[in-house]
Amino acid sequence: MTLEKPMPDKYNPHELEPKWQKYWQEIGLLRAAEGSGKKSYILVMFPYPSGDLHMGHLKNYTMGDVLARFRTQQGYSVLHPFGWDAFGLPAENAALKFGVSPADWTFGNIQQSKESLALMGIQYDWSREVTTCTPEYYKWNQWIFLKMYERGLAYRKKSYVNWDPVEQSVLANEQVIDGRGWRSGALVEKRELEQWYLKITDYAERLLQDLDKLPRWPEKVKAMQRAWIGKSTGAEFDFPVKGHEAKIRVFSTRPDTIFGATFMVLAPEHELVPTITTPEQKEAVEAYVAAARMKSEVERQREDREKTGVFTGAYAINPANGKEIPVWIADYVLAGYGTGAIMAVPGQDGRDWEFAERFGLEIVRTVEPPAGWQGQAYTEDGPAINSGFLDGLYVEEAKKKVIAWMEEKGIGQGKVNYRLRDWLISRQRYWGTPIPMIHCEACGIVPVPYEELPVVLPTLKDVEDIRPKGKSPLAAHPEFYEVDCPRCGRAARRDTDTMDTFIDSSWYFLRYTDAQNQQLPFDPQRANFWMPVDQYIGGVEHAILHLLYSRFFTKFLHDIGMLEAEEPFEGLFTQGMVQGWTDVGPVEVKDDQIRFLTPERRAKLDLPETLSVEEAKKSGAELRTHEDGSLHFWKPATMSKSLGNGVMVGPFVREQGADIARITILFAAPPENEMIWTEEGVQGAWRYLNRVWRRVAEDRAELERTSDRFESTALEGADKTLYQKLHQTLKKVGEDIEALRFNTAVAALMEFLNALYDYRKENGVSPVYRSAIRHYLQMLAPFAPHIAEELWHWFHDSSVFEARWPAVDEEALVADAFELVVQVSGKVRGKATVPAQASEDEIRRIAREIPNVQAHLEGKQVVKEIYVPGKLLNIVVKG
RNA sequence: GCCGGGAUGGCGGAAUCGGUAGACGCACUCGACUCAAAAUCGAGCGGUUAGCAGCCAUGGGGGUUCGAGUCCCCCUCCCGGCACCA
Repeated sequence: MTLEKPMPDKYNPHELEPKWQKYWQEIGLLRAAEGSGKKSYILVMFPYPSGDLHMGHLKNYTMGDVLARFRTQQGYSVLHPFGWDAFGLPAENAALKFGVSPADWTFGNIQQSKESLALMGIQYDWSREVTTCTPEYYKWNQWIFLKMYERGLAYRKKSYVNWDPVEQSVLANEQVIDGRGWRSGALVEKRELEQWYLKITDYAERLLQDLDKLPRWPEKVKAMQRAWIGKSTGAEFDFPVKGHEAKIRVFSTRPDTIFGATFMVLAPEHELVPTITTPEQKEAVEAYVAAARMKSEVERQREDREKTGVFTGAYAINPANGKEIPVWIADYVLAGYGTGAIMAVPGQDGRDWEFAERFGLEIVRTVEPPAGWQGQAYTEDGPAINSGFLDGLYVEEAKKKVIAWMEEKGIGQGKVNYRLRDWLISRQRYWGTPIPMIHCEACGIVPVPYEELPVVLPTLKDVEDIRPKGKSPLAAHPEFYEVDCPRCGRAARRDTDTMDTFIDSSWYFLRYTDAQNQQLPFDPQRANFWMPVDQYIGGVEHAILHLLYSRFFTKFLHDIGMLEAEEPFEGLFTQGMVQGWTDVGPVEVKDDQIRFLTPERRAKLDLPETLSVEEAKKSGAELRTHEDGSLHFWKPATMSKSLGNGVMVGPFVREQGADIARITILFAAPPENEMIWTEEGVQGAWRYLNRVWRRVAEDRAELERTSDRFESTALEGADKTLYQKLHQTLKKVGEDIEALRFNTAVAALMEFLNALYDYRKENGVSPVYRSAIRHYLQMLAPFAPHIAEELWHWFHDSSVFEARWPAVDEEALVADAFELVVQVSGKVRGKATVPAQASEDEIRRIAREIPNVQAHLEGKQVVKEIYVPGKLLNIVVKG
């Protein structure tokens, strides 16, 4: 198709697309302006600037662009901004690899990415572009950090932290997945370090509660956040240790089972371990503690983890019944959660049961299991037994009573615990925001005064200077860290760590509302106009990290009076990935078994070394013969640079066209599903847009001559049908876009195009037809803006996006006839077209005239009839 | 194990206030146009049937209902997340 000569009036995307892209720049389409009317803030997750983009990157941006254009047509003030999450490791790694500075590398990539976006016709308000690695942006990271410090929400703490040996830096809990660094994949080690934390735990309850105020968030994401926050309600109370002053404090969600606490378990790191361990047990305990410390997170979380532990020799007193119970240490109790110590109730807890069995400890049931209970620990509800004053009470009642008893006796109280930990934000890396703090020997920690912000990240001349060495690279640069103490004036030292780059993305959506502000991160008034974000679109991989941190920052900024909104994102949409056909490598087939000849891609895609032809087929894979005669294994896989299966934006748009790419993406599958980019899908999009083009181009002259004025109530026949279908489509497309059902919106457009062809075949160009074409272009515009703008300009002088989205004529939707479905005993036996105003009696008569219905009524007795007006008649028979 | 989401033609998917299952597209088949091909246009396209009628059909089993892809119960499988959090 690319070989054809361009003819006048032939759909030629390469010619018309650049023209309209330039035009939109000129007219300032999607330049955001605060107004007085309704607003719409459409946001896509900003990317790490990685250079050339492929269709996988472009899916969200295309979706956001459709929405932003649609809202513009509807007359909203629209904010559709873009920016770059530009700090972080890839820039450092690239610098080390190619010897360019991280800044040059980053800005080079930004330039390339921008070109891809422009080629797709995606319109942003570039005057609000945000790049997080610029001092103009990260100055405000430092400002917010100081505000948090003032409120006691930023603090320094020495603790065992997650150390990523590849990144040579610490990580936050959220960035450790299955015991590995989220980016490097390296096994995380534990190191005791003093670091900066943000007190997100102060917001745990609000972060949890307010999830209920987000109906337009996916249930999946809310569930993940709830689990991460991990609220549990119970009690915290003390067990005295025999022969010691010290008491062991425990947290339990089941204080009602206290009578069944037959032993206690401390985490190996628990501070009382050295104190209470008896001389006889000292050696064993110390060996166990040392071993536990050596174990990596992954080893401790192994699936088949068998319970291990050591007796300390000490005994505690169960405050409920005065029994002496042994105190053990074991690594199934975590130091970082609750108090790092538990009362073990094997009768009601599976883990404690397992431990008790293994070490021969006593088991006492305190909740009566149902009759015939064969299991081990019983964790469900039931009446209390062996529990003194709690006997007979069910779990909830028993909890209340025992907590009251504890409070009265002064040994404990009700308590809520969260799994969420404070956010560790120090990083020992170069390419990030310097932490605006000064360490003074005399004054201690002194914040950099606001007027001295930003603390500028120095440009390091030698690439070797930025190589991670286990300490911040900035610590090797006295010209950076040597500073006078702002308080006492004596020589002091700057903090040389940088901030976690997730700080940058925790508030960037606020900077867009006022990107040029020199006095503040943003002007509250402007932010209040735009916030909250009406529709946020991005990948589900940020369900916890970025989305939780952003909610935290928003709440904090609300609390200090910067913002009315308490939640940043009103609507959240997590889009599915784009897959491309991928050559996994050469294979040989023997006895129906496929064996891979090269391991790299097979391993990357998690495929087994051999699989049967049938299994391969089932999984959607194909075997293709290459030119050299070898057999290769192909399957769809998420587009990525490393697999080389990405369809690159630049070449595709230059060869085929942006609108074709957009329709391909939007129509192929529901946006939340993964989609497979195929040549056939592209063909379909091309065919569709050509059909649109021809429908308008073939009648161009006549359409130009025809007025589209007509009296809608006076229409008849084909005109009336077309008019009705138009308004049905308008309604459907509008609703579908708002619900982000782009695939069905495009389907409705295709359907209506078929109707336009049908009409035109039988009828001439009429006012109704002309009006339908005009509205068709308006509906097409958000999806395929270039072709729509081109065809629109054949009949109009201004942009299609300046024309208001047409109102649905509700009266036109009311048909004057409908197709009656006639069922006999619930099965469809016939259909008839009947006038809308037909009475029920008439309907019954008409239904009985249908021969096939008669046949099915023959010799049967009518029991009852159900009539659904405008739809169906069901005649129920007996015999 | 727990939590969230799914299972509909050869394929992507429509249809969920219970009311014609398979919109729209892809692939495929036949026909028209053409010297020919591409493009385009027309017809067909769940199974069974020569075709109609009929019957079967939305992962499986049961139920509610005049009527179930849609609601309820049980089960299987798939995807995603969490996983010794007391």
